[in-house]
Amino acid sequence: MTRLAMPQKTGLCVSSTTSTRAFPLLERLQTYMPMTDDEAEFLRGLHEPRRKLPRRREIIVAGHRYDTLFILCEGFVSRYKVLPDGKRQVLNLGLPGDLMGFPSCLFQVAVNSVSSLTEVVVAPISFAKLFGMFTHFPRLAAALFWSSACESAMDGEHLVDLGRRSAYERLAHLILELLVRLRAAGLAGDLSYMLPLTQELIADVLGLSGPHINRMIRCLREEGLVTIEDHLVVVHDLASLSSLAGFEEGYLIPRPMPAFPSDAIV
Amino acid sequence: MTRLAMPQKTGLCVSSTTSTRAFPLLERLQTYMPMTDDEAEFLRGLHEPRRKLPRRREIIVAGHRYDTLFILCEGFVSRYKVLPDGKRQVLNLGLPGDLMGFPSCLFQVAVNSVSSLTEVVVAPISFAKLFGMFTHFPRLAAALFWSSACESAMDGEHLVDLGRRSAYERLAHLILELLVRLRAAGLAGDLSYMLPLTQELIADVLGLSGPHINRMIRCLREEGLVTIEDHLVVVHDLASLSSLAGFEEGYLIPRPMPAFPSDAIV
DNA sequence: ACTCGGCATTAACCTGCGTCAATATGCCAG
DNA sequence: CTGGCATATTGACGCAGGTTAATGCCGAGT
Repeated sequence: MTRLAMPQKTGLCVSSTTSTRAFPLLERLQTYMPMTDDEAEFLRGLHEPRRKLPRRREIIVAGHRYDTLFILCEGFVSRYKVLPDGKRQVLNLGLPGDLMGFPSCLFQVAVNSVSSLTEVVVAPISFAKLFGMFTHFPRLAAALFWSSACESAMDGEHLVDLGRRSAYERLAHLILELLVRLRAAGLAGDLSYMLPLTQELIADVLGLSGPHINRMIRCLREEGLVTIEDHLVVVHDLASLSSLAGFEEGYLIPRPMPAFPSDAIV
Repeated sequence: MTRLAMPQKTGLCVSSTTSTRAFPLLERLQTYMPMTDDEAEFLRGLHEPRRKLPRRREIIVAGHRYDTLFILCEGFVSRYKVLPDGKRQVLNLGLPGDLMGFPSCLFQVAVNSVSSLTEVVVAPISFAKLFGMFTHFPRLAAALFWSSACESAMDGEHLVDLGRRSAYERLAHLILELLVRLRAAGLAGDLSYMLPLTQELIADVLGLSGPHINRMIRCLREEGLVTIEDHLVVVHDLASLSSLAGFEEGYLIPRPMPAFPSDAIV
């Protein structure tokens, strides 16, 4: 059984993971509302300076104090919490364009940890800059608010996963959510993407054990729904997978922001 | 076994559920930052007009469209999602002072439902008003942002509950979280509070089954940690309960907002 | 007084998933 | 080339918690 990277198996379009969008937060917020030149310029400025960090580095450590958030410009991260007995729960996966450190850093001491899953590029944003944005670019602040609705909605679906879906359904749901999110980030083909997660980590996302994830992956393969090989996820039967998972992508796409009032409405 | 309301069993201070704080959102945000008169006045204005709704009324129905959020002035609500097979997962419990409709209503069509658990008083806030706030009261917008960090952190703990804690631990953790939140809302005594939830609903919060919640409640009683009778929750051994649950209340209290820059910091 | 419907409680039984352990595989450091 | 480490894979076994159903209590409606 070949173990090669298997680039174009069936003509699948697998975008490179290093697809470098220079200003991912700008692109993200532009999907919610049109943006003036000033606003765009400000957002571009937030992406500097950038820091490159290696794989598996702790970026935010629960229990420490931070005065910045981070834009994740490139790469994947996970936000998680570790319990006293060593069990770990991943709260969400951060993809390029995501703002990290929310809500972890807004407490006396970070309540969650964040680690890089791949090599990443991040751009820190001080709280001072963040509040400057509320003062000088209220529409951007509102867009950020809007964007965070999307993250909360993802947390909500995640809760439904852990609380009420079977292991099989959870895995299917995760695969589909990542397909949609990565496509939006330009990091997935129509039905496939690179997923730099170990099975152990997937288990920690889904509140399951490593061995059981392995069983479920095999199951998906035997049913002809999905194959995962060398971190390449390929969806073979989107319809069946979606109905099995109870997946509806509405929660990933907030409605466009309403027109912004420039005058007082009090 | 008496079934009376049992008001002052052991001199416990059980605040009445109808403790009427006139402007709960104002009080909430004031805990994050000092407020000018203008700001306070604006926030008070958001609490009008108010609507009273009976127990068990659907306030937001998933799949419908809404153009407002709501301040929950009095009473309890639950935000939840129902799966096609009828299973239900409660995403969070709304207490007086909470802003509801976030994130549910920011999508084309509400992604979650919200129902009243008691008689409630709510004050709708149109998106127009909300955006007016971003324009005219940026500090309030920032405070709202700050406050939503707290909600996200609660979702995070909830995820840890469902993913990595046993049924017993989950129940203990929920009881403690509610104790702290209700105390902050002036609705709990030192070690007790009224909790108008059926066991079935607690099960749906914790991703468990009704009968199993019942077993765990009995277990807590037999261990002398907590009694729940006629919706009155009494914590008898706070220390043991906390350590059992792995409860740390840090995630419920965001740090005070940093000083707000009145000048450009770009 | 009688019934009905909601809720708490409990028991009997079953299963999905965790735990533990063994084996395999590729990768990196020396 | 070699040993060590991380990860994937699989099996055996047990248990936490789900499911179903029966019982009982209470409050509301008639």
